[in-house]
Amino acid sequence: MVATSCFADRLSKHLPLSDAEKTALSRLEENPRKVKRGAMIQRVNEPVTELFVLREGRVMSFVILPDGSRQILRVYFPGDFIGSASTIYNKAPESLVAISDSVICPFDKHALRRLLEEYPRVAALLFLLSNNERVAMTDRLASLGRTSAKARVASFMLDMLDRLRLTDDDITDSFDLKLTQEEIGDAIGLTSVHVNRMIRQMEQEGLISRSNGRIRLLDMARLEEIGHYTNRHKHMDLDWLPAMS
Amino acid sequence: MVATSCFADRLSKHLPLSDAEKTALSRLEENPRKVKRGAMIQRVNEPVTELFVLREGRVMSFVILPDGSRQILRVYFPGDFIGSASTIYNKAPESLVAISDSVICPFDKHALRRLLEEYPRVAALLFLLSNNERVAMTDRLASLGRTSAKARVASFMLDMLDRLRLTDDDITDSFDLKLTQEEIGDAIGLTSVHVNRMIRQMEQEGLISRSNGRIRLLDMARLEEIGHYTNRHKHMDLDWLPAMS
DNA sequence: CGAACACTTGATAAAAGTCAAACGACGTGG
DNA sequence: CCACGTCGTTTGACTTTTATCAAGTGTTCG
Repeated sequence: MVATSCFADRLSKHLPLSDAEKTALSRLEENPRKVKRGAMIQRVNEPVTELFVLREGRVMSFVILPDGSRQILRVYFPGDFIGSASTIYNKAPESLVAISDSVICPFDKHALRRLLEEYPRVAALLFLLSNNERVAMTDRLASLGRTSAKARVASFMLDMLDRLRLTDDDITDSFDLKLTQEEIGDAIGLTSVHVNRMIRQMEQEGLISRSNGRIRLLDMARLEEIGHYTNRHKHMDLDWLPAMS
Repeated sequence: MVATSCFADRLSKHLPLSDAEKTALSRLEENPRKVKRGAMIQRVNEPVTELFVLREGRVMSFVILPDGSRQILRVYFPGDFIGSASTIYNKAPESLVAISDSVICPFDKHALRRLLEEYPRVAALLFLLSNNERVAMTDRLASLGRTSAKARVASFMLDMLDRLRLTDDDITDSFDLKLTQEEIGDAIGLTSVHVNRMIRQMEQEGLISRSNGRIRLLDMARLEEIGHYTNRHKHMDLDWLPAMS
């Protein structure tokens, strides 16, 4: 029996891992820490040497612009690897805050270095997942740059659903948003007022329904069309990675 | 004497490389290919197994949305590593087109796999540079999501200048744009008409000057302020990477 | 020389932002 | 246990920003 690890579980959805690899990954999660909703995990421009695996809850990364407006860069879910920016920068380029009560597992960046040295296959896998994040980011870029407010809301919701489904097989067409409309707006470049109008409109059109914070996507096909959405988690192909040793 | 390689040169600006590593990297560039301005290098949704190192010229990646509008995802410069998306997807998530006459060095993704297996330090370095790209992308995200048209133009130009300076030490405050105003607009989520108005305004205010396609940044401090720009290439710290073996 | 292409400019329209106010839920302290 | 304050949502009136449409001006290249 090998130690359990949220992160190893996640990675092995893509690629079978050896016991040694699983054990090595589980060592990253040796120091779980609870954080309350709203707690600041990392502050922009402050020195950082730690990375995190998110075990439970929800965390966001964001920056605040000089005029006070906020851009949420990414919302993280359980099993996600957070703070890879600290591998290149001594000072955090972005802040991290818990959106809901969460459990994070901090580890030193030197632990990551040792892992990459000793397990090249894990290194390659992390490289690939980092590329996957890059593609997710380009999708958001196209969304912000070239699509309407309604399209952005639609694709944002589809993306959340698909990412939650990665780790939770029970989820089919509904999920807890756990984000205020202002937070949604800050993620997709809109004001909370306008997000509200769009959500409301989509509800009236029968695209979604809501009941205390829980969102149900009623017509996914049409939502995908409206949001120009493509699921980037399906169709991944990691076959070319080194075979298990 | 070790074979020269555009890519190795670029990487060694961050980290001294061993001769073996340089040789291995240079093998990625064994098949240089010339492409003309406008040539399609990769078409979205078509099967891909190749990656590229860009040796000369300029290449862009982009997607076309169903309504016909285009979002340019990234502009690549000499020394850049292109198409890492093909490491995870069999079908290209984005198109690649040469913006100016260029020289690209295609190599098979299996060659990359072997490299990652044999040179863990190079693998770690690629992982880091991929994180660097991710941060660059988040900056653009904040730019598109939360800043004005003028700010976007300003930060776009500063970013181009800083990236060109990475490989060309001669550049100080001016560079050849080699992009139409429509292309700039497609990169930062504006129409060509509005890009024109902003550039024109910035010229009148003495922030920039132009002479046949060449842009000179006259007041960088103020441009940085207007664009909320931070240079992400300075201040990188790769000290924690495995020592040279 | 002419066609294609990029740039420029003006008039008008649409999308999203701002401001303001009211409502409801929720939690906390008196 | 209720009153009150805080926070998030909802709605309306109005403003600003940016897009759209259209036409004219170079410039380059075959």
